[in-house]
Amino acid sequence: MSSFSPEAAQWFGLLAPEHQQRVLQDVTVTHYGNGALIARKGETADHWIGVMDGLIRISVGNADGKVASLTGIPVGGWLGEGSILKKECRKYDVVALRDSYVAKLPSRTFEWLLDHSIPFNRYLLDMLNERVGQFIGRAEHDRLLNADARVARCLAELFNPLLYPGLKRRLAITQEEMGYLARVSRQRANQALKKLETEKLLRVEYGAVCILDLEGLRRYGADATG
Amino acid sequence: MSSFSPEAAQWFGLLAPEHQQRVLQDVTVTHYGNGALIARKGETADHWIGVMDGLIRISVGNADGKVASLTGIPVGGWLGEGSILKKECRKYDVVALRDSYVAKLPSRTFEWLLDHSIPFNRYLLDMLNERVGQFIGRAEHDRLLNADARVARCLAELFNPLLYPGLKRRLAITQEEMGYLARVSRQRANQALKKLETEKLLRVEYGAVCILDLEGLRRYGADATG
DNA sequence: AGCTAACTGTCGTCATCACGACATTCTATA
DNA sequence: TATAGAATGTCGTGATGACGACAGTTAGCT
Repeated sequence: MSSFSPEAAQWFGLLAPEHQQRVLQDVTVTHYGNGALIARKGETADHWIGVMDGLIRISVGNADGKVASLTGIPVGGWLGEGSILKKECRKYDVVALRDSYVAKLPSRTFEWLLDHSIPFNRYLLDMLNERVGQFIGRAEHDRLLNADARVARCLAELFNPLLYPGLKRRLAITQEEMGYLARVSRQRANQALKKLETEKLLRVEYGAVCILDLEGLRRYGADATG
Repeated sequence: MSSFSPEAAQWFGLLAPEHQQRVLQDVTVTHYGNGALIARKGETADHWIGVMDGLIRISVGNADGKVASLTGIPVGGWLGEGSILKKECRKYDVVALRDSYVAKLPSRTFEWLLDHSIPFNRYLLDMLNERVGQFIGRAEHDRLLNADARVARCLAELFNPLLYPGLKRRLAITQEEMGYLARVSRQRANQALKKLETEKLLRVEYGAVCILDLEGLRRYGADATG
């Protein structure tokens, strides 16, 4: 996946041939090592960013050195349109959680597509709508669910088929990162993962989790599952 | 405000005259008393909903009877497009937090506007983008900030000038509702409001808060404000 | 003015989880 | 296969806030 792959860019298939051609001309793919900064808070937003391979996170730190991961983005996910649409600086850091290949589409091309391609507009509208749903859902989890359930839902989110089509069942992610994503400490994330494992919803591996029952994770905590 | 008022529907001014006319024909305004259910989770989404006067909330309960407010929507706010776009049932309850006048635009008209008005498309794209930003911000607060700061930011959110233009400085809302919105107990919300009052960011009134320093609330907790 | 329902202020108790510490296990690489 | 670095498992302690309870306050209604 060291070059642009249309499978990891669902929208590409919707474009007219001449629009596709311009994208192919303008897009670049860069490799980032584990922990590398892909975009930094405060920079000007000059690219739309897509994950060709690997896993990245959107995060932010506060003055105390505390870090919050806002969401993880696996293969097939695209991000950063918010800052481009608003013509403002990046509001969050984008970090590679492991070796990743990242596509970058210049914002000029992005805006050109907006102005010329109706399917692209519609795709973006649906994507944003899906994302609103995702983050509303997250606010819901954060308020109603305990730590175990938050970890479960958080994992389920990463497998959103609309935002990230065709993701594999096995996800390489450390328990510490899971903690950042689910708003729990690493130690608590560890407990939660083990509990979910005993319930046969997933399998814990070294540096990874293997999803066994996605629907079960998605529903976790909806009834009185303790 | 017992009839449709364009001031509480920013998008209306962007439409072409013939599009405006259809909206005026199809829109209806209904009064809801304090605590009344405007839309229920699970119903089919047949209207786009706008707040002409009052304050409503989007919320959801879980099996334990716990309630989470996901966001409050003041005058000028429009909501419910998510379910219409996805053609799915409502995922949340919509409740009046006090006497409110609510406009309803049939989803057929909404879709007709989507298909015929480019300015309407662009408005919706920007609105969704703004909402994504709002909820990402909320996830950020939920993770990084303590209870005092969450209450502060939550109030600031309600005064988002893009989503809810022209809102007054005084907001009628109980401390219990503030608690639901900011993910704290009523008691803790009470503490937080009093703390913010001593810092001259707002004034606490009976059944209401009066914003004195919006920018201060927005920044609250960014530095080591304890 | 008096009454009622709603809202606010405050206390004590209890549950949850964060966080530091440290041993253990695993993987990659020389 | 020896070793270093990373990730995981599991303590104990302490901070935070939820929650019930109840008294005090306020607005609206008659």
